[in-house]
Amino acid sequence: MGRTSDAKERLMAAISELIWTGSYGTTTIDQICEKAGVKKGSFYYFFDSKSELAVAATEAEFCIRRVELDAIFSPMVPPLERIINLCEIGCARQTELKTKFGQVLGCPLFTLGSEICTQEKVLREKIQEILDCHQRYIASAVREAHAAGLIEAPDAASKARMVTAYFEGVLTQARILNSLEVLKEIPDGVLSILGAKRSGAVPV
Amino acid sequence: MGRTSDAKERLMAAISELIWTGSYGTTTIDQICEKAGVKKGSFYYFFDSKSELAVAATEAEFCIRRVELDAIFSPMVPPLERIINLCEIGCARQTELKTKFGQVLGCPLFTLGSEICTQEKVLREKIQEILDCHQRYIASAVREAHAAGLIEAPDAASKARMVTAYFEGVLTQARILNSLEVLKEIPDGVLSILGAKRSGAVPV
DNA sequence: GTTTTTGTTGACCATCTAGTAAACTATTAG
DNA sequence: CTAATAGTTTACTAGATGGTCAACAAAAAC
Repeated sequence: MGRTSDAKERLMAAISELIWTGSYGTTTIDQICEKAGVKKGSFYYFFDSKSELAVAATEAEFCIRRVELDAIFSPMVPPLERIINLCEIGCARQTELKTKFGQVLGCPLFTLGSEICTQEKVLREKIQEILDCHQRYIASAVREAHAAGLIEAPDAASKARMVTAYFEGVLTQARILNSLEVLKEIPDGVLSILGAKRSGAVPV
Repeated sequence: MGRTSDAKERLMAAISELIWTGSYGTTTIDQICEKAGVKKGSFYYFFDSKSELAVAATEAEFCIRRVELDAIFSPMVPPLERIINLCEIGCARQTELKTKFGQVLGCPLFTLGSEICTQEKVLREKIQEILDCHQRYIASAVREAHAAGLIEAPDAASKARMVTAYFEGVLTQARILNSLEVLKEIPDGVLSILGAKRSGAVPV
């Protein structure tokens, strides 16, 4: 078996944080290596390029995320609550990030996707795939909410796209403004897109 | 008066296009100069850095944009129509861009802002200022629509933020997916956020 | 027409960056 | 113990990139 190592994982964690707190274009391989405590020779032992590492890191993060999404979108939870919980958890995370980094960082996928989509084909496709997966979670909740008569949404996929666009839009606003303030309106906004009456008592 | 030149303008046009079709981080001063047909010495005669040029270019583009916004948000146009027209014109522009560059490019401010906001303070503030200005246009239309009884929106600024977040979110989705498809739902989405009944006959 | 102002050019430098290669080290299989 | 495997390290190269400077060119002021 030879020697073992977690350098691969450290490199993935390093690039993720550097991209999120900064940008893809300005993070260099040297920076990634320094942050990961890995020498450049080892970098090239594991990966061929920055973009290949970015794809691997994006995929790895989504594996973790998926578990979380399955919990949030558990069929045990009423459908509209699932979506609201997704929002609440997202907002809470942004609050932590602001404390940790002094910056609201928004959605890593959306920010990265928007930056690299004209330049990095493989990474773009990976991000498209993951964003689409998120939308399918939301669409299923919308479909159930519609079936339960909670909302009027015959085209669940369309509603899911709208909710996603809005949610990601607010997260990006928050990143650009570095402000948690705008996030507070998210539940209201989402419910108005869904055409649900804003019950003051959505359990969280 | 000495010699005159439009090199400054060519540099601003060049950086704008390079950033929009690519990204801020990966466009180099050499590229900008080549595209503008300007030698690097001249670049540094006019600007101190890439970020200073980017700020100047962003500001210059907004001056042009402002004229257009004043027309779209003319008090002569019914308030909800103003907002819908803004969307329609934005969508039409994306269609042109897709033809010209083979790519949906989304909103240059939002894309750039999201990329650089943790790294370029001055540029970030310029973008914040311009985005805020856009929101004020929308808020004024929302306020009038509310006053006219067309919608129920006592907090116009909040509704304007929601509409902006949604609109920008969809534009970014379209950029990431390189698809005009998602843009079609914008009027529906905006009207449902505003709580207006989607009249099949919104004049364009 | 000569001086000043404004803009242009090309050559140059230091540094950063991606990428390579060969020697070295640790772990396991036999 | 000794191979083989898996990973690490250091030093290196080539080229890109940001940035400077002094000489040059065009227009306008006098």
